[in-house]
Amino acid sequence: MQRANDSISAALAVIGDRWSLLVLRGVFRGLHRFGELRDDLGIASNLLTTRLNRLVEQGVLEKVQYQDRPVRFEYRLTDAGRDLSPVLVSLMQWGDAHQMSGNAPTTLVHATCGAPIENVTRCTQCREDVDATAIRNTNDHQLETT
Amino acid sequence: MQRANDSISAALAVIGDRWSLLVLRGVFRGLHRFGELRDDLGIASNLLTTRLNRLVEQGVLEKVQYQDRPVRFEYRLTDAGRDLSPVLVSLMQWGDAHQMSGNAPTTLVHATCGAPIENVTRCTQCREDVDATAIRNTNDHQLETT
DNA sequence: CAGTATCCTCGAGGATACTG
DNA sequence: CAGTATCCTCGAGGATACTG
Repeated sequence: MQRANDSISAALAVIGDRWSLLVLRGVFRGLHRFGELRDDLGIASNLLTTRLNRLVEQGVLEKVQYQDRPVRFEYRLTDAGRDLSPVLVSLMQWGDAHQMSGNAPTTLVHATCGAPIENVTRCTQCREDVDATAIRNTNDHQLETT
Repeated sequence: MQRANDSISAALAVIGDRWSLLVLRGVFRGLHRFGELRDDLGIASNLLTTRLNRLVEQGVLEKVQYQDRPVRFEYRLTDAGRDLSPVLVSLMQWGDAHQMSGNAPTTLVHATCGAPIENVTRCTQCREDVDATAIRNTNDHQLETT
């Protein structure tokens, strides 16, 4: 993409194509093997190969051998991959609210409580939830000009 | 896309192309006019036209007239558009952490505190932050089969 | 200034056959 | 089963000129 001096474009350069987030969604849901992902997504196998390799290169997924004759690998989230969870959750939350008119086909719940989870933006200082209108953008220029 | 019976694909069908999220990022940052967005993004004008029209159709942006001779419109976020804020914030947070090796080029702050904000996933019941590994997926089948 | 109209390119995505 | 190899299509994206 252009202007990679921005974290959003940088993130989109990694997962901003038509399949990557869907592949990751599958892995988050417990699909780790090539065939499982291919069948679930209905993606052409050659494409799945390139997507997986790319995500591995980018450090989002890693190949873990699960069998040795023949040698077979499965795909697991790295820490960086797991950190993409909020992206998927926020996307799903938005889709639920605005594309499914509130009828969520699936709900994400807290493993220990069983209660639904939500994605929010919060202030690190006052700990209050921050509305989109209360967000400001600060250039960290000082760091460079000092 | 395929399988639109999923909120993530549904969301991606609206903003999952190469430009939409970047356009929205611009609007969030205060760029509301055609020329501002075009210059900031370096996007071809015909493409910007189709992206903006599409986002308006999808109910994410709305045209607001700001001048009448000649008639000129600017683009504003609707409520649905504003609800995409967590997607942008989580994407930026991930880009900062994993693509900029922690050196955020820009920081989002809370308007009232001035302190940095963060995007988290939280349990609606116990109010604790929920780690990606503590998220479970529940099919809401009961609703349909009843 | 905020687009619209045209035309073109290129590569992501897809279908299909094949292999250790 | 987990890919690789080939070939093809089509449309998103882009460049450029034009207009009220």
